[in-house]
Amino acid sequence: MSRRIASSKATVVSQAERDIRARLDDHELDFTAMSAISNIYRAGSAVRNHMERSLLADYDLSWVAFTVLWVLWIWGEQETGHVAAEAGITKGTLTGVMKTLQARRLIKRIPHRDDRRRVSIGLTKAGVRMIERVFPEFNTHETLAVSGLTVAEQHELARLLRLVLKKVSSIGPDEEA
Amino acid sequence: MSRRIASSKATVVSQAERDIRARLDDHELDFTAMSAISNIYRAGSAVRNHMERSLLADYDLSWVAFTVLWVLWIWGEQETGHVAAEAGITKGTLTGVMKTLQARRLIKRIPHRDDRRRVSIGLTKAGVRMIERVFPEFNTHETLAVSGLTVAEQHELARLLRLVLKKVSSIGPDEEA
DNA sequence: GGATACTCATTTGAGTACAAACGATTTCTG
DNA sequence: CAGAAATCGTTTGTACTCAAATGAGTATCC
Repeated sequence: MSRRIASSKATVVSQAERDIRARLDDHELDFTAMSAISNIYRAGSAVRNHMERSLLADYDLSWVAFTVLWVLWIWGEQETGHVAAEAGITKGTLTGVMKTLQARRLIKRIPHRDDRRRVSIGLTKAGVRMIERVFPEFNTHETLAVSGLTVAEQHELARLLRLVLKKVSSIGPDEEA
Repeated sequence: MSRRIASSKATVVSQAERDIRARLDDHELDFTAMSAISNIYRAGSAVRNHMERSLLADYDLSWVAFTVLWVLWIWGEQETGHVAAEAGITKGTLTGVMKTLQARRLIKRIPHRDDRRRVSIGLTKAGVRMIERVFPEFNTHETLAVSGLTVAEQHELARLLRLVLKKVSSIGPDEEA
């Protein structure tokens, strides 16, 4: 499996941010917003990258494959459309991921009782074993990632991110509210 | 252009987080870390998604293409390896993006004076026009995205993210420090 | 009840993304 | 200075990703 974003020298943000400011100072830009947003994206990429390399690669799982297993673990058998939405991918993408996961016998398809258009998916026993082995490790890495923050700061970080998320989602082309 | 991550119903985080906690309560997990980290990733995806749909699509630029133009704008002509690192992608990926951008006459190749292995790239005049038209709009969207936070909170968000970024980078397979 | 409209998942086509292999070039070493 | 090692961008192979088109199935409307 492969999806990856290279970690970069650019992760030494502070100096880079100073360089940027120096270059753009006369452009009337909102540097505070720029700094916050770019760090969200950088941190998000770094986290995904780290998890893929340090953990998921050992189990030959992509980030998305892991996410799908996790969704099915938490919420149980779900229709594909719902799984796609929860995993943050389109239905089309999910079809491909399902093919991979099904080939590895980690998920199974469950045809809908009445409506033959619909398909639900669920974890196989092997799928349950997989996620129950991987997730605690995943969580350990999460703990490590925020270990530079106090618990109060971790709560504050989550709170601020939820605000950004809410605002961005409210602007987007879907979910007009 | 295409790379995209679907925004999802899952952006209504609070209820989802409660559901998760209910399911996993006896697994001895660090929910605070989980909440912080998953929101970083969700917010990062939402931001990228939003920018691609609401802004970059109008100029037929992918996120990565935009990032490359931005890097070249800020730091001027650079060797490909350096651009890839700054943009957070691999050299292989950059080759493909360069092909697209060069076909649109937004960047140009500059062969190295002595070392024929090396190639630098830089913005063409059309490339400069493009980024100077797009970036102020991009920044406006950034401002909007954090408009639910006070300026102090925006600074705090950036600070906390830098701490996470620093920690994650320090663990990674590269940059062992 | 038969055409029409709708709603699902899937397929398609193009672009993005990685690691690993490669070829061209430069640098190091004996 | 010739062969080995290192370094650079590119190519290759596989997987992910989206939007849009497609196909299968269901619901509506007259």
